[in-house]
Amino acid sequence: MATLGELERTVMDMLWETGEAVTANMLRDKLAQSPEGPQAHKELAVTTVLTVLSRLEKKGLVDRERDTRPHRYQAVTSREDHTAELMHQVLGSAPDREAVLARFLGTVSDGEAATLRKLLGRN
Amino acid sequence: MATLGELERTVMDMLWETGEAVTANMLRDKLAQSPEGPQAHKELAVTTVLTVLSRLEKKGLVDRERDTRPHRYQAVTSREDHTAELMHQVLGSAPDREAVLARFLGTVSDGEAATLRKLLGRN
DNA sequence: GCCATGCTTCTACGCAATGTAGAACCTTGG
DNA sequence: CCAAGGTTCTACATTGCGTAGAAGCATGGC
Repeated sequence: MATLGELERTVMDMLWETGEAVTANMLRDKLAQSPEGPQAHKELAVTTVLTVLSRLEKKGLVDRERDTRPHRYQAVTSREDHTAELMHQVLGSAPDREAVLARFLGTVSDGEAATLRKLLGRN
Repeated sequence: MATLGELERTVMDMLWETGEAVTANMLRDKLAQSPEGPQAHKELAVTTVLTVLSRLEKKGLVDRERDTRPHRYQAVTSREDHTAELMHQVLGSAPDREAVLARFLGTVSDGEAATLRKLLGRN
């Protein structure tokens, strides 16, 4: 399933940020230079990054180009799709889905509610 | 945070089912007699149940009455509130919330969409 | 008042996931 | 054909969870 560790999440965030397929070394550098984030994973060994990428690949979150020599990695889905999928999973585990949705609406901002109204309107 | 183990989740489900404040022994019995569920945790020691309840209490999901002699335990929030809160947390971690919501709408059923429309109706 | 009996808390162990990385293996440009 | 860089293997520490025995504690009955 989809419970990620701290470093795994950070790596996914970087992959989502760049969008491009990147090498492990590029990722290592990005991690080292990430500006004072809440995480601050600095100076990791490349093998560490590779291990994490392999695990993310096994989880189906990352796609790897095996035919280029430094392999290149990228996220399989967009961050939005991934998050929406997660929300769907959380909701799916509930017996009373509509009640959950009702509670959930209380937590979204007015602007988001408006967006939802718009999206639901035309259909 | 809110990632529960299998047994922890089962215990929470029972607490949500009953609604009442129950003792560890009652829970142990309920777990033993739970009918062929997908989980089937049977014949657990009471101390196991107590350990799990303590951990759930530490996580803020369970409330314990310490002044009754067999302590009594109950869920702090309803299952619906908990699930909605989880969804909120998942959504909150995204930079582009509205895009996530848009994707999310694609995963709900027609009936649920109708419910959402109704709930969002006039505000 | 004292104690058995039933609760609760402490401590502990095994297993799986995750962070982390060295060692060994492989591939290709020069 | 070999050095240099890239990849895979193996490994270890930490933490969370399932599981429970052992030890500590309180109270009803004698």
